[in-house]
Amino acid sequence: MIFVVGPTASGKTQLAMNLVDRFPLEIVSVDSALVYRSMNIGTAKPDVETLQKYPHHLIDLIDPTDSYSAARFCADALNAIARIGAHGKIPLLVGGTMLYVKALLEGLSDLPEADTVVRTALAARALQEGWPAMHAELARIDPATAARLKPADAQRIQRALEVFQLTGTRISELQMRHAQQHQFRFETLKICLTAGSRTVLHERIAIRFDRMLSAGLIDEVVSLRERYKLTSDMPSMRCVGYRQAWQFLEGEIDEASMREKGLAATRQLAKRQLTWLRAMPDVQPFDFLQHDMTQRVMEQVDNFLQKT
RNA sequence: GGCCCGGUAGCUCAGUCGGUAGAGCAGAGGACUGAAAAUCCUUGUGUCGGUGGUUCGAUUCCGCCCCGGGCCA
Repeated sequence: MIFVVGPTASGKTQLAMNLVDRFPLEIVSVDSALVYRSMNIGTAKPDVETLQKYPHHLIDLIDPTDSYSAARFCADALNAIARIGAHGKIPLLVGGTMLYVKALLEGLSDLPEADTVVRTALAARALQEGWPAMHAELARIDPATAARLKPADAQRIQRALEVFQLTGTRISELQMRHAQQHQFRFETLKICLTAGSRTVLHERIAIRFDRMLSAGLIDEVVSLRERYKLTSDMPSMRCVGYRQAWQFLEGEIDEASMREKGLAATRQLAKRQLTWLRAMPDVQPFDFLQHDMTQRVMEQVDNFLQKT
């Protein structure tokens, strides 16, 4: 199995299509935003014709009112991998959601899935008492987890309390139990597209974002709001670009500020992705600026396929 | 040409009744287990436009000059 990872706007999709042209591969998307139906422009989803020619697994899985998760991704991805293998092809996992890559490679602990009722109750209490108070409560239940979380890290404090309520066991204990159990049994080649210079990547991000705006990102959000019962705190509407378009439509920011904030958010995203990539073991880095990059990747892939 | 208002961090601007300065945004570094395009943490020395004067001391007051904007000729 082959991975193509890299920050946003590094050209992963293009490279993946080049590889599919030449090798018996099938694409599996590793992207937390492409799973949403009807969110096409802001997620830089390939168009219909492209998807017909280069079928992608794990795209358009849920409505923007729903939420996905790393665990669901693992299950879906393993499923897709099995199906691809069944008809004699090799999976090509392409994307920038590094938590999903990590979860697939290293596995997740055996934790309960998100529970809306529990989460709503915890959020309501937090609104009253504040997250530092919730953090203090976590410190009484699970000192180890509380120690590694900041009192303002709402999302993680909520999750830790949720897991304890659902199972009666500390999340730190559950995580420890299953830490070493997972073993990913596939031979993998990990190709990482990197930007030699951050400035160049930032320029590409700006070009791509402006292209999204002129392609009608705002209109897309308008029609999403008409078609679905969306709120600004849903994961889909917190996606880069969609969040800023939402704020613009609410009149909270003007058009110039929307562009600026959208660009900044995309750059921050790329930066976080690069942090993950630096920490990932056994990756083959390729600078997307090098002219013979595609050729060199092809050689690597060819080599890898010969061996396995 | 005359008058007025500006020139302070990459950007937008505070501020110093004279003791060499700080916010927001941007940028950088980091954490990360069912929301991850999420959530959170850390990080601000810059000829305070230039130059002369007053002063123990000027980014701050005064003169002149440069640059931008406006009004009047």
